Amino acid sequence: MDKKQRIIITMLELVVKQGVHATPMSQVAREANVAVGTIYHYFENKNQIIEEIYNMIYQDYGVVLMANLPNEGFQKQYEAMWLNLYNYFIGNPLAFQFVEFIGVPPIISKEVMDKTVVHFSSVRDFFLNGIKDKHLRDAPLRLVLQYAYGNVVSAVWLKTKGELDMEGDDLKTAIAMSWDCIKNQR
Amino acid sequence: MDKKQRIIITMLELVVKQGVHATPMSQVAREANVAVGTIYHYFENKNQIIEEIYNMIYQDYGVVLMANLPNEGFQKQYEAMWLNLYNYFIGNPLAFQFVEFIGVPPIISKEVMDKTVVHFSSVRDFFLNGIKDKHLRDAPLRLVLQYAYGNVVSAVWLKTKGELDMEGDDLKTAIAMSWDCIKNQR
DNA sequence: TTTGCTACCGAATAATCGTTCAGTTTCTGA
DNA sequence: TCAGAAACTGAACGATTATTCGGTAGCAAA
Repeated sequence: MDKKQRIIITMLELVVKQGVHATPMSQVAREANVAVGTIYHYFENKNQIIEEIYNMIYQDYGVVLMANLPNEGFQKQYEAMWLNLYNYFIGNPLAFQFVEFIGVPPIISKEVMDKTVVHFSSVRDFFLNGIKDKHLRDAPLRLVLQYAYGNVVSAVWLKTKGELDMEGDDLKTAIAMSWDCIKNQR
Repeated sequence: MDKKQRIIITMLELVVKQGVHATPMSQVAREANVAVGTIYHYFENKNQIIEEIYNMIYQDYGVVLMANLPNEGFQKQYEAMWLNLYNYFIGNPLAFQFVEFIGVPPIISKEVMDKTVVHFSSVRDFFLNGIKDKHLRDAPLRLVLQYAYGNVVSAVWLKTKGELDMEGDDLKTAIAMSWDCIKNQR
């Protein structure tokens, strides 16, 4: 792994453990086995590393969400998306903690955040069609999106904090609850 | 308002705006109109102020949640609790942002967090009975609690970020979605 | 009036921070 | 083989930090 990658990964690890301002460049340099000066060879400043991590994580967010969806059945598709995001977070706990606690203002500027919207257009369309076709309840799109996302986050929390195993039935229930939350209650 | 209160309030304001480590004691002293030394007369160190804020916010959490509940009707009671927490967060945006971003590890230690569990016993019992009496779905208590809480947080987010007005219908829908999420689907 | 205590002050301290830069090593193409 | 570019180094710098501490002001009991 090249030094730039090592710097990014080390910064990510330390930052979710200690917080941005509690993570000195000297420590990043030491644990990444590079000199402090090397960091400034690849990055303008500390904040730029944080922004690069942010962009890296959101890069293929849309792709992750929409991967391997079943061809039909809106509910089945939603459940697959839910699991996609859940598994991504469980498999990348650093990414999860980063977007939850570091990837927010005032650490990340609004300009940097706004750029990520692009990656979510297909997800937006999916939910928009769901509302139009009466698969989903007649609610503001933004509300549906936020609840759906929030439910995944809740589930990931319980799993990562070890409060629930989230195996088998627990996971099935978590998905079912999320679906009942947003589905069209006919 | 006495100086100790002023120090706490000022620290709370600055900390949700800038983050803990980006908020120097000198600034707290200046904006609270006290000397730096005075802060250390009332508090052992910076972290103790943060912990005091944390305890202050969670102190009457249980009380806020259970206030003015209707006498009967499980669903009505839940909706009242939901609104209680929602209104508390909307009315105290500083408290909301604090518990979401500052009131978590590694800033707040696990010992300090664990002490707050006491305030939630009545809430726990409410949900526990809801599951037993089949008002709520047959799911792990922790899962129901986390989803219910997460839904309020999602709604508060949308409101505070100005993405939804959350007046009238929006709010009704948000509560309905949350209820459909946890209710017993017979 | 004296004594002791609490509230309060802010310059001084020691540690630590992000960043710079002069210099060395390594790589690359001619 | 060699020159120029790119990668890399870490001591040094100036700024900022949390905390300390010697001292002042006000008050209440003796």
